Amino acid sequence: MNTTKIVSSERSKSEIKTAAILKGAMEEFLANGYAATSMDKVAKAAGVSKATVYSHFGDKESLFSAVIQDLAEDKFQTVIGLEKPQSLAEDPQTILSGMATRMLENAKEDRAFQDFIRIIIGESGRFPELAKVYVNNLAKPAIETLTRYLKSHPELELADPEATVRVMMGSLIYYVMLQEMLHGSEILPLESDRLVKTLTGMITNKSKQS
Amino acid sequence: MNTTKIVSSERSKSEIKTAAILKGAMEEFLANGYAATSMDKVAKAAGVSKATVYSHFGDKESLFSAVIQDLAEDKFQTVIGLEKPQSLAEDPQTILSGMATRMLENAKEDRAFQDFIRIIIGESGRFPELAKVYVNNLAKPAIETLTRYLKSHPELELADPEATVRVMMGSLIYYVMLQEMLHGSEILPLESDRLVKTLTGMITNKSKQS
DNA sequence: GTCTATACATCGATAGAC
DNA sequence: GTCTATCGATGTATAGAC
Repeated sequence: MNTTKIVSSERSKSEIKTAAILKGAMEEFLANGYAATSMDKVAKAAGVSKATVYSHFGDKESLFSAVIQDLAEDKFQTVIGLEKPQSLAEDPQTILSGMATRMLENAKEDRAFQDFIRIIIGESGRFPELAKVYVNNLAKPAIETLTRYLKSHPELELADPEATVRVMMGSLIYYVMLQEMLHGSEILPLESDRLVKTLTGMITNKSKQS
Repeated sequence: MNTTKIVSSERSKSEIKTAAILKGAMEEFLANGYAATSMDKVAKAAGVSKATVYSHFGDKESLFSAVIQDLAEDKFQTVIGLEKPQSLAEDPQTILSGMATRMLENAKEDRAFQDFIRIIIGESGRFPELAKVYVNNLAKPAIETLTRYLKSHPELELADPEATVRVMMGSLIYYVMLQEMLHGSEILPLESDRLVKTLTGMITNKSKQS
């Protein structure tokens, strides 16, 4: 009897292997970068043979590209979720401060996110099209969402909301890069609260109050 | 007669080769990253044999470390020079605006600087000590110099000059990363003048004027 | 000191059995 | 579809002649 097709919630053995290869490749590429990751390591991490990796993804560059695409989709969900104002009743200063704090805490604890950024920048010279995947699928939506929020609050009287968003995103991302990714927290310690307070103060023009 | 020692301004053949190896290795590491650069490529770029490279620097990691140290010293000169106020007579708004503009233009045209930042971030996972070379020799002096300048102008009434400097540096560096290194200028164009004007306005609290 | 030649491991990718 | 076995190229590093 069981010659009928499997139900859609099940996965064929091939689909399971594809997912395992993607997962193993993701671990290895994030840990070692592109050039230092061998297809043998990927095969071992995925629990399949090297020939199976090649039959599913063709060559190393295609596999790397698939991994980056996958990661960009995952991280898009995270970043956009972080930008949703938690309460509609509060003033912009509180909303922005909460958003910035959530972004910093998330980026600090999410090592895979740091590794993702590291590899996007590190390989952006040899894989410019993958850098654009990051720009299109992560940076652009994040910037546009935040810009829309700032524009919806004309009481902030911002002369250039687009540029203001760049200041905010740049401050937050470089802070994470310097303190966490480049191990600067021991050399140049700075409480994240001070950055958030200063930044939101500069945007809402309350920086000169204590 | 000519058995006396060479004058100090001359270089022995060995010193010349050392410099050539460093130069060739710099080109290759900046262009390809650590793992994708082979010692054969370095030897060819330097115009020496592979054995000579090994006799001068021991192994690949030591050579890479020497290259990064060298680059950090070079770039230190550049960055500190950019932070010197051009005129002492002008107001902070003009001074800061000029500094930011000079930094952006220099970073935009200096491809070796972009490659240096790319490799520092890209390899910061596997070479944390080289990331600290960047933090100690470039980021820290730049931040401290700028902080000293802001503190010397109490009329700016900044509640937290250290944090303000992080906002400024983060805005500028992430702008260069996104627009130039990650090829975002086609996808998310933004005139650098708008960033500089918005940023300096936020610092001097003049952001709401046209 | 610097070279050519080479040892030995590992790389990306594939052929062929099942 | 997935495996084992293997190809040729290339990797780091070194030995030995000059």
